[in-house]
Amino acid sequence: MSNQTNGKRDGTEDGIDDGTGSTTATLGRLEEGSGRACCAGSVIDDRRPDPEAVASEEAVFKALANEKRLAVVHALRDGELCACDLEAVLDAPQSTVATHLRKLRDAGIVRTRKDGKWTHYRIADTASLQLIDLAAALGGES
Amino acid sequence: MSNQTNGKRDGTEDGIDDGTGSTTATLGRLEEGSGRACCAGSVIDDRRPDPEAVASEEAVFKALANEKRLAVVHALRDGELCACDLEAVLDAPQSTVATHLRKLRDAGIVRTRKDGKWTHYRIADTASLQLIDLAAALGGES
DNA sequence: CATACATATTGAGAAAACCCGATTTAACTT
DNA sequence: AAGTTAAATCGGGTTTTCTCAATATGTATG
Repeated sequence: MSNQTNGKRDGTEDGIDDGTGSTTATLGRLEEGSGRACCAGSVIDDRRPDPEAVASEEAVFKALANEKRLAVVHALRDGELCACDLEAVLDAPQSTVATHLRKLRDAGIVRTRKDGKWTHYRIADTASLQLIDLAAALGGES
Repeated sequence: MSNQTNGKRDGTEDGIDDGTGSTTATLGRLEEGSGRACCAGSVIDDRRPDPEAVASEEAVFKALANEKRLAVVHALRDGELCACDLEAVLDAPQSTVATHLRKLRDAGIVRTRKDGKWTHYRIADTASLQLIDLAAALGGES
């Protein structure tokens, strides 16, 4: 399901050879001397992404690229929980849990509410739940 | 924008104290002796997520939790590119690029097409692009 | 104010991820 | 077959992240 805008050309598809190699390359460009080359073009400059955008995406992905932190987000799906509850969910020492929670907070994934001596955590934005759902869909199809 | 299903109660919102701590906790449960407790309940078991689901999500997030690999995915947004093109995009040594590409491939984010002596990479599923867009939205609001 | 409890922070050892030169594999060219 | 080019893999040193005991902070309660 879901094919790309990539106009697929000749060549083998992930290792399966269909022996019809003949069309002129569009993405690759021809060269002077012998044979052709696929690259060495300056198409590249256009394709180089905005570093700032990449950095901010990277921060989000890093925050979620961890078993324990993902478990936290899952646990918070249907409502907030206090730190000690999350400690039980993760079954890890207090300092470990606190560290993960801080990372999620720093990344803007969760928000806190202080109630007396304890702290409740909740999902900051439903978008992070969508994000996880998408990842699950992507992960469970390979 | 976008509030959760979390019924917010008394307490302070992310550090701003409004000194009205008095209502009975709903998520927390009362205890025998002195004072109340928020946790120590077995609500926890229900909240513990499926380890397999978490693992597969983690794999996807790990694959994208890297500047270079994100740059690759961005570069492939509007069509496939060969490995040497991506080498130019990333401006990194060949072996480094090849390693990143393998990780993306292992994670099912990209697919390859072999054309003679060179290899073209493309996005495997548009869902990964949506994923990145969502991450960008999440990252750019904190 | 001493004590108990919940959470946060720190620091250091262990593990994982990253980087990249060197080598290997594979496919084309002559 | 020898030479060339593209790409993948290997080996290791470097950097980052993870983990968690110890300690600190902050808040209630006797």
